[in-house]
Amino acid sequence: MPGDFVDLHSFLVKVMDHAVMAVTPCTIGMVPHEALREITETHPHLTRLLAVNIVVDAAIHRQWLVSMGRRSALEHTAHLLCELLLRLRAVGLTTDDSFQLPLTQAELGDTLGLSTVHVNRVIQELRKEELITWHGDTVVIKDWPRLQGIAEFDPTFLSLKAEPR
Amino acid sequence: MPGDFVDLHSFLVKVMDHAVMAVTPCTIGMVPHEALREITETHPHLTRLLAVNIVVDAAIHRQWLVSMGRRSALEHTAHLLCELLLRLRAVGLTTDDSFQLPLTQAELGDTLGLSTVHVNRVIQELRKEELITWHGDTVVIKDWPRLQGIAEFDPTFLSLKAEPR
DNA sequence: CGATGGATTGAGGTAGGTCAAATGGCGTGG
DNA sequence: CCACGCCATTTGACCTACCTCAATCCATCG
Repeated sequence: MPGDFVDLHSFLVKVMDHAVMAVTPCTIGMVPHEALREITETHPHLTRLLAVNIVVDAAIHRQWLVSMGRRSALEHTAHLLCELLLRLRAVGLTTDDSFQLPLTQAELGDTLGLSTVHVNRVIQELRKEELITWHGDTVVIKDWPRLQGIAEFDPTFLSLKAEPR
Repeated sequence: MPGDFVDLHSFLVKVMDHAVMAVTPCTIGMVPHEALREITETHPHLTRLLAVNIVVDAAIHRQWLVSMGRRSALEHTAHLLCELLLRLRAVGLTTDDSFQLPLTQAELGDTLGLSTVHVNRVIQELRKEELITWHGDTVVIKDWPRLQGIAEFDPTFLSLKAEPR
């Protein structure tokens, strides 16, 4: 997600159990561990904000856990679309209720843990129900309340409002 | 898990999106947010260790995500058993390859996202394959290498070795 | 001894998977 | 401007892991 601080983990745990990759070409900024260490030594408030970042990531992970474990493919997909809309909106990358989703259905399947075939049927269902539109890279959320309802999407977990200092 | 620092999240994000509960009676210690704030102001190293705690939790969440999304019920269950053995061993609560698991099959199903019936069949399979024993609350891992193999369990994510300062 | 809660078993149902083929859009070379 | 090839999307048929429902079994305990 543009603007995200990716993989703060590696600063804290030196043996990684995972990798990170970009789905599209993108520009990245590198922050040396030394700089982070410096921040943790001298800027407690900034340090706490970095920790908030990690905590929110974990909250997102937990939502995904719910999606994988208890939501149907349709609900799971709807949930992801809701999450994407709000997170992209938070960084100014939406126009109204639409955003760019530079993924193939196969790639979407990879992220959702679904087969390409089933992703396709889910998307068709979402379209048939007039919940979304998806042409090329552009997704339009046509019926946010109902999509949110299907996904049982509660945006609390994203902590998009600023936290009190 | 005895000894764990539970829910550091609430210190950093004031609106919780989840609850925390104990599965068994247990003794808990409360750490006032004020004390945590004090630590973050004055003890950078300790602060980083608290952050490591959060990061490891997130790593565990990610493994669960893999389990829910890509592992079969058998593999998922095996993975949980592997995780429990190592985490309990880390706090001295195992004897050899056995530990106490004070859960009913229904509760285990709740945690794994499986029905009671299917949990039962999975457990029977694990027993038939001589991988584990489970009488009352006592689980014995009878064939760790094979269990680990089935689960594709790689303990790296638990970060059980001390991190360099 | 009956009641209770957990474990087990059986039968049938369903969401989503796999395999395989068809369709369609689009960029490239001729 | 066309034909071709490459992908992504779509469709159909069949399969399977896991679910639900409903008994039944079994141990424990008052």
